[in-house]
Amino acid sequence: MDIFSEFRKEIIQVVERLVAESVLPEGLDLARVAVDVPREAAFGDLSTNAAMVLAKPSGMKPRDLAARLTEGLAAVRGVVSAEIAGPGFINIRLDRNIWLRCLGDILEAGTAYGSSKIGGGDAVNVEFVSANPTGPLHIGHARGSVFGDVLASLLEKAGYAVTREYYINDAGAQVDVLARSVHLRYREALGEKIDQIPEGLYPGDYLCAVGALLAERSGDRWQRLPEAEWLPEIRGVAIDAMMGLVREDLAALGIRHDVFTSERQLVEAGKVDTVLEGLAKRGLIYTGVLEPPKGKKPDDWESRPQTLFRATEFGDEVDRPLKKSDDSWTYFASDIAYHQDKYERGFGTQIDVWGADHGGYVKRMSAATKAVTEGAAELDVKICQIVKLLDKGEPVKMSKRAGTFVTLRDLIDEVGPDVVRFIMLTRSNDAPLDFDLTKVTEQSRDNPVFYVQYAHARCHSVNRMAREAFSELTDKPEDGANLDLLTHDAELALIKLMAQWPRVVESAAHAHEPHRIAYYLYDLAAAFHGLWTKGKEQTELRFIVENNVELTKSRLAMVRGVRTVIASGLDIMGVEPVEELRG
RNA sequence: GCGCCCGUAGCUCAGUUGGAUAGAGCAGCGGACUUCUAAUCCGCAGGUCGAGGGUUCGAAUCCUUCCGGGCGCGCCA
Repeated sequence: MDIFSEFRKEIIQVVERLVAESVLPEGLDLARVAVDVPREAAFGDLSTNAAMVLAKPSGMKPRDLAARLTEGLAAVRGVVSAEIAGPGFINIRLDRNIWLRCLGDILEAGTAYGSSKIGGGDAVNVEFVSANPTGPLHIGHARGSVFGDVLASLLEKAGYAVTREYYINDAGAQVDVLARSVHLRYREALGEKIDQIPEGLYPGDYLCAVGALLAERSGDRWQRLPEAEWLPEIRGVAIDAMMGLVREDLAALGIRHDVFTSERQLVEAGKVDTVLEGLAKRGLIYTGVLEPPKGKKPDDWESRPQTLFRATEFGDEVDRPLKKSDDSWTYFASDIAYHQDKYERGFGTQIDVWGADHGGYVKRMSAATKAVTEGAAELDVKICQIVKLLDKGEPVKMSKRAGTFVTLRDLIDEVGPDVVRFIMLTRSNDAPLDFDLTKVTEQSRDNPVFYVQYAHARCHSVNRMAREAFSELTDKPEDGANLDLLTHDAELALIKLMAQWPRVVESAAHAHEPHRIAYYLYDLAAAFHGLWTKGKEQTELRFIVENNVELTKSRLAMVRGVRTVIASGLDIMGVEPVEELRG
């Protein structure tokens, strides 16, 4: 149980009692009533802004209302004191047993601790990666991949029914280019001499294997035919092969999507036509002429009538084109159908994870989703800023020729999937991220992956040492521990921090910001390392207490709590907690 | 030109979605190892939260106008 939401309920009960007594008016909006951790520990354990946010609608002065609230709160079980502070804050001090009970909850729940039901089982679709099926994933894809996967896990932890989805852009011109590139490699595999890959085709050697496969499977069947006859077949084979590479890359990162949706199938099933017909019937599609973009004007700009969607009616700046000059659908058109499709599949909440270069696309997609679901679906587009790859502080030049690695797989092979995953979450998604190959494998406080893992490993280390000191301890020394022996302020402070975990999960899930998990774990690790070292100066604070197995067990229970919460957080991040850092 | 994101300590960034005296890490300075792994910890110093105006009990957070940086701006996805 989350202490903060528990006491928020208590506060609201006190408010409702005052309403019943006609001290407060009916119909107050309680949504803004919040329970927080006070800035200063000296202020108490919890604080609420209830008196301040309810004062005006109640026609009372904040401090007068606070006085009435504190009377009620003082009677709540577990409350030691409730005091008014500053402009009308109420600071609440809780009985130590409340916190010990929290620790008990953690030990009982294990890594399930922090799970929440705020999601209420609602279906959420998280669409991420969705890289074009034209080659293996590169470093640019790493951030969105990890972000999307961890956001999905976070939402699951918060009680949502999450679907991880990948949208395969297999309908545009790029996959035709892919097919031509593969055909060339196919001819090469059949013995033709290919000197240079022509401009505009994909040069990567990863296509050679596909060419060879085709040659083996089909012989020279496609070799001399005109393009129109081999293109669809070879395109299909090539896309399957590329998606195979993509899945392998994702698997190496520990990512697995539940659903892969093909743009081509959506188009071929007539989905795009149906959805856009619907929009046309509502008068949201028309033929018009767009102003050319000001400032940077394309050389080949030519004003002409286009099929446009009335995005401006749904918050966009200009109406957006749906058809290319060759009369085929734009990417935007099929993406409208895709978001409608997701809605029809039951996703009232949709999250798209995109790269920074797609930022300019957000408004039109939100507008379209609003239009096509008539406001019923909620779309949140998360933009991940770029990752700057560094080595010892110097930018890594991304050159295929120079042999500096650029693929996601190379990155994973270099530092391991856990490091990639953790580091990708050490910044907010809208902040650019420096990924320093040297720093991320360093063993120092500057490297958050190490720092958090070290805390977890230390927890195990204490257990190992304790069992050497006390032969009667089992591998679960915390079993039957008397938590009441935990009396020191520093110990309680650590437990209070652990008790914030459910709240961190809820707020991170609500904000769709998985990086908050990483920051919290870093803070928890810092608190634990601090307490550890304190035991050096004040030996009475050591976890392992000579000749006192009972106290040792209590403290090991607390250590177990730290270990559990860290493991619970790393689990969301998809990072394996380590038990030992050096062998 | 327009839109989106960003601007917080020398550097890199958090800031619980409007709360109390704005926080970490790195770099700098000063300390703590006959250890439950010092791969760590403690302390000091460092700020007109880009600038101005507004909203209110209260603003780094919301609105507005500028300044600076990044990304994008029909027939790529």
